[in-house]
Amino acid sequence: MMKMNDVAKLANVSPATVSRVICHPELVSEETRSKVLEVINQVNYKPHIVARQFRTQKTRNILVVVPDITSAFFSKVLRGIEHVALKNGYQVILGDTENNIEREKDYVDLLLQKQVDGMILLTARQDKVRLEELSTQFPLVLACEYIDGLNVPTVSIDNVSSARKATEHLISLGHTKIAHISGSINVILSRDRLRGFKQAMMSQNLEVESSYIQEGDFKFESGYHQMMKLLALEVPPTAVFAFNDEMALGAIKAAKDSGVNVPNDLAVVGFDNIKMSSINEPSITTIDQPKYEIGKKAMEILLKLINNQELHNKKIVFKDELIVRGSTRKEIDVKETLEMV
Amino acid sequence: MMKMNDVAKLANVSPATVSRVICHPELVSEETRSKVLEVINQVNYKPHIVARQFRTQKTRNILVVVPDITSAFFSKVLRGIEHVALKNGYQVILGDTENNIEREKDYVDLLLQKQVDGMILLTARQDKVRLEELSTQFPLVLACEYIDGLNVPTVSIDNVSSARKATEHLISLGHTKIAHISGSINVILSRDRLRGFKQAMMSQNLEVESSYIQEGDFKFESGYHQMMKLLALEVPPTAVFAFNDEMALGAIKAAKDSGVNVPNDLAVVGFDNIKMSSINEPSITTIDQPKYEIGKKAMEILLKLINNQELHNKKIVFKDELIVRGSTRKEIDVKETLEMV
DNA sequence: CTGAAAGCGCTTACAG
DNA sequence: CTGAAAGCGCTTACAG
Repeated sequence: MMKMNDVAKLANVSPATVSRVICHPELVSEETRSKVLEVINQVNYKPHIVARQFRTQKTRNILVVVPDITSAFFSKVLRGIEHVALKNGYQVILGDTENNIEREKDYVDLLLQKQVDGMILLTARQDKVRLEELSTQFPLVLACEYIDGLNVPTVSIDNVSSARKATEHLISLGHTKIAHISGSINVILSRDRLRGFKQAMMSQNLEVESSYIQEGDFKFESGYHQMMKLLALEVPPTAVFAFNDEMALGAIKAAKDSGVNVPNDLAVVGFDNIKMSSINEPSITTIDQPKYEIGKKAMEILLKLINNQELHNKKIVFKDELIVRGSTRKEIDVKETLEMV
Repeated sequence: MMKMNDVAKLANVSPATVSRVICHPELVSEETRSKVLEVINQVNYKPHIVARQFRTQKTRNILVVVPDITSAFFSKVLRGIEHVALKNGYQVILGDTENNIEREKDYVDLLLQKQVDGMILLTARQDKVRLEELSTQFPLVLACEYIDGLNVPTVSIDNVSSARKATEHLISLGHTKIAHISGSINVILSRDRLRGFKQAMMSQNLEVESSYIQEGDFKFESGYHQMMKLLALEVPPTAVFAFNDEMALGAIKAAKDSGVNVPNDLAVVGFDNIKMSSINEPSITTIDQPKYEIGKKAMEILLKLINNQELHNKKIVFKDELIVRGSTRKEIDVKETLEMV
């Protein structure tokens, strides 16, 4: 395999000059440069990137830790990160934790071992103190998930108020028996959306019955099972707010399998506005998060941290939007217009 | 930041011994080892992995090039790869091409630049000669997609026969006016499934009308639009075989929006058996691919290539399975049993 | 079982 | 504008 030294010899220059042609061409005379480039092309020389990484102590890799790579939500966020990374010459290393906190911790070691220049966490379930310490030493950004009172750059929406908005929508339709299928309750996002739910209920003096709160695990199947439980109650709810669209999808399936009509017998609100929420029949009322933009912004902030640029704002809170669709709209338009790009 | 040399001094040994404690502990005496480990823990020393990569000329990174990270199909394949990689101490670097052939080519450079020890391509749309050459120099595996007559290890199903099977299912239901929504026709998979479709039609002496073949681009939206075109024909088809479930989902939505009942007026078959195909109403008849196993096997083969182990079989062809569901089953079970894990 | 020394392939501060 | 030289932090063949 051709090395820089070999190229240098062929071009009758020093390795330093070859390096400059590749990394700082403006420092080399036009003549030398084209001579060297010709040799590079001729022998198809590719610099040994690991050697460069080692020499410069920069990898141009960043790590993104995702709780679930198969989720439609996170893959959109990833896209945003990816685009900004690529445009700035960074590779994305993907760490999929599959919602396992130990694996989340393991990935952090990649930072300590200098395998990556920075890290974006889309899941923040580990020790707060450790993360805070880490972020004083390394470029680190949280996105989507966050930790209360943590002094680390964070990009997200306001989950409490979004959940409140979703619940208020159900209340405004006249529902009083409203249930919530939460996410895993050890995750802050789940607690925040649950809090928003309770706030909306309480401010209308509506009872929050404990059997109306069922803990899911973000997945379709748990949405299905928890909805089945809710429907089996002596007094089943007439409306349900699910932590995310995937569980809302499961809840709707459970209703159908139980002969319960959505939205007439049961109104359902989801969260995230994944593509399936508009495709499903009925389409699902949901909270739209700017997934791509969250990813984009998180990467932009990470770049600033890596380049030691000043951060004007440590917490970025994006706006979300309630999108009302068939799962809460009693007058169903059979020919609902297809929502597509 | 603590270096190996610092640890060595603190433990009163040479750096070589510290290195051995970390990489080959069996070569070090029990006493020395525990002394060194104590220091390592005390100062929380983490080896500089890039230095190690540089020294050993092995990165323990592998690259997976995916055509679309947001696809439910590919993320399952990724999981299989990931699990085997992790178990063997490899990190996965993700290259998302977004179906762009130039980006596919760019990712290949990571191999030439020695940033990764090997590569799994889930998309193979670039120059055959180049790939073949590459695979003689570097560990390289194709999975899902492949190239005809290419002498590179490949893991996939037999797409021609699967497509034939899917089409024969429609024929066996009495359909004669059968359409096909293909994938992008510059991709071999699309051509293979189209070929299987034609084979099934011709062997039954059924006409393959050119207007019955519509080229999509793998996405929901194109399934929708192409189905709309098919339904607008003077003699619309009574059945359609879509390249994948995502487009089948789009086709079904188009039928619904046009007041065409699935499966009574239009039977639909998809491909891949993504989760949504069982959730959708009607659930979708499809070809199940062993997604996770394909990923797993591809990574196992890559490991063999990396370790210079012998390969018994360059082409692995997995079995697929036709799963008959509501989109082709006229007697609809309202209480269809939910298929879940 | 342990240490001294070489070297992986680049980049860059320094000198000219 | 260009070159000689140092050095990034490890691992391993060699010697003892």
